[in-house]
Amino acid sequence: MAIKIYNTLTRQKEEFKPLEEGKVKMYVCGPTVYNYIHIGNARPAIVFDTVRRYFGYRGYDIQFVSNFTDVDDKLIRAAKEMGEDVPTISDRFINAYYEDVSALGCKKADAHPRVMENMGIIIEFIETLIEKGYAYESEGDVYYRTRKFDTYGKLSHQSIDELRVGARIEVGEKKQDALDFALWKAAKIGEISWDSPWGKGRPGWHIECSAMVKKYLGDTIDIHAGGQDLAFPHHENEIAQSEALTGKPFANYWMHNGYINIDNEKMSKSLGNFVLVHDIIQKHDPQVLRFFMLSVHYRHPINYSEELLVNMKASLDRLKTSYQNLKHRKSSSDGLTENNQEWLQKINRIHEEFIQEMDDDFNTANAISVLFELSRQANYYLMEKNTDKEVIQAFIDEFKDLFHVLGLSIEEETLVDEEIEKLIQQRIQARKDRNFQLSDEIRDRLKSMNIILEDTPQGTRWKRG
RNA sequence: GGCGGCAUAGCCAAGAGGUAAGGCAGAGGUCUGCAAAACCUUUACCACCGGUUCGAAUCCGGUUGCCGCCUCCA
Repeated sequence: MAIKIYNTLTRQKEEFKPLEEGKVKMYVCGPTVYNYIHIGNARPAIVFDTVRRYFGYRGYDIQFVSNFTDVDDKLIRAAKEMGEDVPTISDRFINAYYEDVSALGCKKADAHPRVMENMGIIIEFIETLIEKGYAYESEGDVYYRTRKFDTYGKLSHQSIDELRVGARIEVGEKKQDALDFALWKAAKIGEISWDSPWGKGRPGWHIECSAMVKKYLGDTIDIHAGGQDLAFPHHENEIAQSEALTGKPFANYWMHNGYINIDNEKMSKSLGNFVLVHDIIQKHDPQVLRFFMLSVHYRHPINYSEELLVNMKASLDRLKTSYQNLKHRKSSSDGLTENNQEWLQKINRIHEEFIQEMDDDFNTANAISVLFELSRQANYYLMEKNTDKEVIQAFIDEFKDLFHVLGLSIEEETLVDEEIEKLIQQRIQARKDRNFQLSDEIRDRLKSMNIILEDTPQGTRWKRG
């Protein structure tokens, strides 16, 4: 069985075939760092982190690169408004990005290149495009000659002529054609700038990705990913730039995640209807946000609401409780159930199902439903009078394993302070004495401390609410 | 105008020709000192109208409603 990926380029699911056996080169367009990220920015981070983890899990050696846009119009505007310079702002929000995204369970990429640190290769890239006739300088700006690239529009499946009709394209006087886009923008007075053969200026938005992909991963990569809204024009332009330069295919597979909506409208910074990750994780477990994102197929839109997050927490808790109950039961399990093999096989079958769902274009929604099947089977097993350590351990390992692939952690903090421990012991004694009034008082008191007690035939267990 | 997506139970959400997964919430029950957890039972004319087919939520045509891209955007 091979991994299948829905490829935007061909509009169908394709079997994934790497350029080089056992290896994956993947690039994800990262954020423009002029603010804290909102949950719409968090979606590609979470989704493609999961894709990356899964490739690793399936034995691929994956090289994963994601950039930061740390100079552009919005950053320049933000700098003006805040009275700070661009690097100060981008540094600040890059750090904030790492914090937010790691709270959401995303691993750092193998490289997080920044535009400012790659000015040299960007300028070289543009120079070569000019030499090849794909770009031209005009009053300190440099533009890409879109019409010269025959297959322009192949990713978004639009022909150049269709794009022109009704499109609100600025007909800048410096451009030779309305469809041409900027590779280099001349600096206005007081703006941050770099020296170039065309005078002081800064790169256009699309060129950075082309240049950095080439530097960090090579001329052709396996997978290029990003939000759906980047398909046109950003990704289309990247293709035009890179393929014009190298004459080789830029990326074999293009993956695009769907949006987060609020009240059925796209969440975006420009619409102002965004929710910052920074804020949401003050009130909600970041893991729940990740679980929520993964509960929907990555290409489908998600309608966000806090109510849904609360719902998702209950859902995740079912899984975690099941896992905790396994752990609690482990110590009192000692061998001897006749049907160990049967249970181990069941676990194995569930494992296979999980792989099958993830192989099918990273169907995390179905993979999660497999997790619930694991939970159900574990709960059945816990109903048995005699349980075996090996089976319990197999369940525990399976939970850990699958959670880890999805970037979720299943372990709860086990820290109990002395006071809580003492109260639990007191209650156990009270119950022995059949002093249920005291026992219930203690339980209520612990509950107010967010500790929930459960009495089982194997003793009292507790968890955080 | 061009390109594309979506419509499935109270809510969330899979499924893409073979008779509707899963979760949350609700109701009833078993277990429990009482709880909790768990388990059992229970909830769908798959937006509408036609068509193709032995068979359609799934394919085709049409209708309605919503959304996105074509401009910075994840």
